[in-house]
Amino acid sequence: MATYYDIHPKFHVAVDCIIFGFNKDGLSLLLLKRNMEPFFGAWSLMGGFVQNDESVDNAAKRVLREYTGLNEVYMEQVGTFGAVHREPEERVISVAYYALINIQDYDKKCVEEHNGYWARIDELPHLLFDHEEMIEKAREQMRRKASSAPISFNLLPELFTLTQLQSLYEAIYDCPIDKRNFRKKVADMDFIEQTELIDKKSSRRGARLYRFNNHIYSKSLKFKL
Amino acid sequence: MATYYDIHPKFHVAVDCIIFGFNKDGLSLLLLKRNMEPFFGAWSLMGGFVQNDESVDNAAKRVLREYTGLNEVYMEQVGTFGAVHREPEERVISVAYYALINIQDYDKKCVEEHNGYWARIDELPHLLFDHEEMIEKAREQMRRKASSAPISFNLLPELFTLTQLQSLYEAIYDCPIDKRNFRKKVADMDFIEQTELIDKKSSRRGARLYRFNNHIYSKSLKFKL
DNA sequence: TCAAAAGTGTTAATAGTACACCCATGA
DNA sequence: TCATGGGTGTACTATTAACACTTTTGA
Repeated sequence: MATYYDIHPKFHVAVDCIIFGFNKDGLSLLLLKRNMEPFFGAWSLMGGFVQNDESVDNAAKRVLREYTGLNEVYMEQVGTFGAVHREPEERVISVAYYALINIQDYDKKCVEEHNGYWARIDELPHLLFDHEEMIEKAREQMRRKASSAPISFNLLPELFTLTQLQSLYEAIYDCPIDKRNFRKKVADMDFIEQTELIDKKSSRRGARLYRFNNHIYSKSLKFKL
Repeated sequence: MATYYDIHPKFHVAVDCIIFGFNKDGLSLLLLKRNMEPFFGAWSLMGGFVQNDESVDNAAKRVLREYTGLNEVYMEQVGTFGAVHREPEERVISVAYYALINIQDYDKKCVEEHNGYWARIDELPHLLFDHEEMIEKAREQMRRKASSAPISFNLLPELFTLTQLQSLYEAIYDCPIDKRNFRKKVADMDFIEQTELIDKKSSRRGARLYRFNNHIYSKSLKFKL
């Protein structure tokens, strides 16, 4: 029985994380400027190797935690990249994941120590290996998902204005959205709750703050934005 | 430099294929009743191990060819299943793919030798490991894709009737479709070409045969079914 | 002659799109 | 007082959904 497995080769398996963040300048990705060999100085995604005692999904969670200090982050598997020579020195099969984080809420010291930097998604540097392809695929998958499920709220603080929410969708879809039509749709979704609070920072007049109520959402499940 | 890679564990990496076929009885999957150890007699997907000289995608193509004799098949990666104990005896990380084949067009002898059988998708036997989960994920992904791209034609012969096409979509979406609305939509897609031919087998009256013209499709790219 | 599948249009409801002005406030 | 972002409604268009009868032909 042993030979059934033993005659087959084994491979290093890695995970790479496409970490999305959002602020008034739009979408950004948290990238690594490598401060160690191999590929010292090159830009890459945050990644790591799968270990014996962890599932591939958990490896991705661990890597995200190691680089950002964050737990309980929304993540989705994007796909596996398995070209023979995708890394030049050794064969590594890599599983890509995307993560959506609130850009105000991560361990800045931890990111700094790892040489992590935010890069605006339309101004990315060149990246190692097939990481640009991973990002492209992640972006499309995230866009599709965001249009049919309320995942975008992971990119916002708990309280947000409708202008913020709209500009988030404009960044995700990379196209302008009509303000009145947008607000009409949002008004129909009672899981996007108005609060009593006003945000005074973003404008003179102040803007109503809203909150995503997952409990109400789970009951209704009609989302289309 | 060597240690950068060497300190990390290596894993067996497998591929598993969810092979869809379609005929008048609806969608079916091509499954394996294992005729060798381990797990002799159990039902499973058709799978195999990734080898040193092939990409993961090519391993999936090879496995499909070995079991069905088919080349140039429409395949998509579904995802990677990496739970630590998903196979009881050894750790294997498996990448699932789905394939769409024309059920009239495969090497029957080859399938027979491997102990392959078609099983209707709503009457599947219990399967090894996490293969049922893979199938569920594949089915959803295929459904989504079929609604926005003309992949379904891979499941049909080159010439097909509109009744066949409709019943295919009913099988994919697992819900009935209105005949007149369906045919109206199809009529708007000029890449679904009427031919001069009539199929006399399926009914007394005979039904017009149609064909998918990929060349016309590539120019228009408006598909929504 | 009849069973079995093929073929064919209209109407109502819904969802999506386009579009421009007043409001409140702090500097 | 004015610059800045916040907030609001209506008319048009496109898409989708519902619905039933006639045709052809081989057995």
